[in-house]
Amino acid sequence: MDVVSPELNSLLPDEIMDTEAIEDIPHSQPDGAAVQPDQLPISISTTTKTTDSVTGTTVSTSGLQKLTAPFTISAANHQIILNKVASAQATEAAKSAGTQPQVIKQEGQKLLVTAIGKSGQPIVLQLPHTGSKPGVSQTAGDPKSQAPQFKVVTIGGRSELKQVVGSAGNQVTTLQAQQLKAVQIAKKTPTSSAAPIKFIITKTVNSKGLSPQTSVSPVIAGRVLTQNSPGMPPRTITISEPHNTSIQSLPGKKIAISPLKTPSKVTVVSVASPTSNASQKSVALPVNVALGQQILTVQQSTSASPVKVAASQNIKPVQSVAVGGVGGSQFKTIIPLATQPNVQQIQVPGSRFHYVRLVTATTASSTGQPSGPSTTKPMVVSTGAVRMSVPIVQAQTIKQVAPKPLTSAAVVTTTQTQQRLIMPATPLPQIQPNFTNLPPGTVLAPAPGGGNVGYAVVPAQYVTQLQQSPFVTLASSSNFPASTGIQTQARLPLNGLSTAEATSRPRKPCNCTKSQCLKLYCDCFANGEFCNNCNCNNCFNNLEHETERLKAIKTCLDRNPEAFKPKIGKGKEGESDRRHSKGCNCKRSGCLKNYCECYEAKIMCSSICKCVGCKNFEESPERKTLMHLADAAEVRVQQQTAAKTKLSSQISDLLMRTTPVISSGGGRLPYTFVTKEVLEATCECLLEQAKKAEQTHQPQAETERLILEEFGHCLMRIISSAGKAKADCASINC
DNA sequence: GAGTTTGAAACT
DNA sequence: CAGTTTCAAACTC
Repeated sequence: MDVVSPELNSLLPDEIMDTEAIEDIPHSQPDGAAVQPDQLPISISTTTKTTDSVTGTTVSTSGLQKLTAPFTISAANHQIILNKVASAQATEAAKSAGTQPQVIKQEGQKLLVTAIGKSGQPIVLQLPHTGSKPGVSQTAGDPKSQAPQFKVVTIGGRSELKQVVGSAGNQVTTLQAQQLKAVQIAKKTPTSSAAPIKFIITKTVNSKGLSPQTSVSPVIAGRVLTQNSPGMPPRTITISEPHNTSIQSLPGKKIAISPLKTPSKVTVVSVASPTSNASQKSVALPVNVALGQQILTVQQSTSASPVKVAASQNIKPVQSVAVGGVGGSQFKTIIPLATQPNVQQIQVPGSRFHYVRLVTATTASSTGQPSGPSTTKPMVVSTGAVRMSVPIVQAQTIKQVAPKPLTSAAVVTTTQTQQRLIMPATPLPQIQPNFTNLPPGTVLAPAPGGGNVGYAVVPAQYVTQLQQSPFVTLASSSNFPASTGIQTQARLPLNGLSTAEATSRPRKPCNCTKSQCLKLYCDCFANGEFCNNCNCNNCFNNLEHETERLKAIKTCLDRNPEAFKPKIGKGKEGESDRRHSKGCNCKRSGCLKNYCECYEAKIMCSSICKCVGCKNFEESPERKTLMHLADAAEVRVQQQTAAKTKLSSQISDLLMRTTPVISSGGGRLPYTFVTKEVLEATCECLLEQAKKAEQTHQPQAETERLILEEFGHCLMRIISSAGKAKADCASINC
């Protein structure tokens, strides 16, 4: 079983990793037995029943299906539908579909379980009950929470039945007002039975228009019960609160889930598959579900990685990563780190967080393809042999994916190595920091020296810095403006700059000398980036000092949970779209110099600014003057650039026109081939031809023709000689 | 490039 | 929360 280094784990928020939430489920436990009394009323039904008796884990995804309340069940498309209420309608629908729906109803919850695929192993997903948790942003009486909607969980067609049960947690909650965006299980190949199961849980989408700024993100712990062998009790996946009381944690199995406070938050859930011995196991999945969040993605291991039901701790289930985002501006990137073979990075532009966990997998094959529904997030899966929680459909070919701009349909998955995302293997201490507030672009990756199981917070930039070709980029929403892929370091607009600006403009190197680049003084650190090509001294803002960096991040977040959030955000209604979140405090600059963060962001000061002598307002003549000067300067620069470009182009054209070109090779021939001797020889040839014509008494017209013909021959010889000379020169590298 | 100014961040 | 110190960027010369 993989173990995460204690020091790193201690720095990780418990939302990310909670090992206590994982527990084993008794074999004899009846379906739905794992359901907790306070479980969230969510029903999950699988429409198809898998018949794979060998692996029992094969899952094929047929595309995501958006589910609206209550929900519908279609047996034909191998889908698991999560819905708040397991209504009789769903049961009837399942029955009508020819499946064997199971309805689990307990107090405070409604659960519907239907058979998936052909194996007859149901998947039950149980979600925590929302009403019981104090501090929950929404109460049971909240109309918004009354009609939660979830998206469809798609499971590969031929795998065994599995139960996905959302367990109740005392904490959970905002799920009710949210729409479960997608739970998808990757299709599994029938061949392998020992591979772990991957689950991806994404955050729920805030379909209710709830405030994206919801400050608290209750965590819904998840429990996953899986079963492998046919005839065994149904596999159950339970999503429950991190600190489920009745759940025993499975050692070595951990789930990392990011907090989902804001819409841009990302939830990452990795679930280790149960061992083969256990007929039924449950893994608690801390699922962060908050208002304005979207996600619930459960992905099962692909074909190469069959599900392991046994209790052995050596087998690591594939880790899943879910990305959700508000406004749809989210994606994630998974990239193997150069320094860590097992490191895998996931970049979430929406929140710019990265959660990475890699383990060596016995088999490697992951494929991806554009997910059908428009709701599916565009993503790019790299060849890093990473199993990821993206809608992945079996692919027979392995493709090397080059970084490219994310498009809504761009999905490529390749797996060449045997690395997998996994969960922490050891129990992790409760970590308070909320990952949603981590520096933008942060990546959780195995820390140096921590083996392949440690986590390291890696800035998104590091992905670019490492220049790793294999990568995975997921765009959780088509609305995300950047979507430029990993090489452009996609990230949210920073400080009012558009994504294009942020990505196109090279970051200025810092010059920190005393802060070790681990304080917000350092722009690199403040932007969640590693220092790269900076001029800093004693820099700790790198992967080599990940432990210190994590601590620094934690310190900053403790001091200010908003520390790593963009300072330039949307202002009040009626005000400018962009304004400084805290306002400036300028005293001497008049807010017309770059000392002023408002002015630097090219926005005007707002009512929340505490500046003195502010001149950075709409009608300010000084500001207008400065703006005009700046505009004029910019125009001059542009004009100069255009003039240079034009001049260069003209020179190039002139050279092209005046330079002889070899028709055969296409290359230019130097004038030096037409030397004086060549000219004289040519003229002699022409004169000789003229003499011959004269001696033979040729007519004038014929004489001219012969001379011109000879001239042509001369030219051809010149060109031929020049070409040979050029070729000879090239052959000897002259 | 060195020195100064500035304001955010960090600290008390 | 306010005052002070620290820090690095912005600016000036």
